[in-house]
Amino acid sequence: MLRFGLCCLFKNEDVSFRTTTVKALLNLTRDRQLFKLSEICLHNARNLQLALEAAHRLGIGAFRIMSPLFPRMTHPEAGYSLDHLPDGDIIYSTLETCRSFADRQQIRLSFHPDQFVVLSSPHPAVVANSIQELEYQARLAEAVGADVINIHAGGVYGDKLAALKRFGNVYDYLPESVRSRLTLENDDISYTPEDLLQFCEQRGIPFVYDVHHHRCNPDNMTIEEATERAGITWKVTGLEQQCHISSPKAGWGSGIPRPHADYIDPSDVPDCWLGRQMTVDVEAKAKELAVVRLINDIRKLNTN
DNA sequence: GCATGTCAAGTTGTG
DNA sequence: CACAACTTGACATGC
Repeated sequence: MLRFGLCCLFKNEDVSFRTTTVKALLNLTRDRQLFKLSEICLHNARNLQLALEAAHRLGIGAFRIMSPLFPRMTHPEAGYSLDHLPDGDIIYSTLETCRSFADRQQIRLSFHPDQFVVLSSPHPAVVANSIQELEYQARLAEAVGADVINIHAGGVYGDKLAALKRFGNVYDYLPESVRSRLTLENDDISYTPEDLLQFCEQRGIPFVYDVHHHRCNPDNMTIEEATERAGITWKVTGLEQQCHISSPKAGWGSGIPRPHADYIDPSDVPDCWLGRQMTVDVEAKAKELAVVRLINDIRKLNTN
């Protein structure tokens, strides 16, 4: 059975996430910084709980948690830990509530660090910051019971194999909390499924297959082949396979197909996905409305 | 109050 | 060579 997932935000539900900037924080004394951060983190933890409850009510089976749930946590100057925050205890216990709710209702949780996490970078400082960020997300993932932290392979720097080799060297030294959750996804400019599958197979890294990126940035593999081979990389880790879907805003024919549409055209869902046991993250601007509509569209397809 | 520019971080491709 | 796109809204600032 396909399990459809929502990415980070809601359109119509009363769920919101706050953030702040380093600039704003650095104008404050440390005490006031921590007070402000405590308010924001508590708000976000409570809204994560609201998000999971809303997802459950709507029949959504997976949720991607936005990276800055605890904003600026790893920043060199403004960074902090929950232990430093006045409401740290309540924040921890709220995360625990989220964990048990997601576990009980079978809502699968994941993280997707953004483009600044680059393990293949030739610059040691970039890699060091990336590892810090991954460790932060792994702590969060542990607290709420998320089994996936999904990233892209990063830049090419003129030589894909050399870049992947650097990635591999870093990967070997990642803490277990990160490595046990880290997955790799094909992107829409540089790394195709073909580029990544062998690498993932050799290292036992689950491969997140984004079929939209594959259509934007194709290789010699068919969608069926990529889906199957990706599935095997998950099987060896014992985790449920995860894929991504989105539809192009301007259609496949005209202009750039990359920007995401509000909803998913059900015909963009590969036939070979139907009936498979896996999670499909829905990347669509109409957020939960798009997930709910797609679930209904697929149900109709199955009953016809 | 409301509009608008800004926001930690990287890399690529375009103009 | 500089800058927008990626993806995105909420925050901070200034009127």
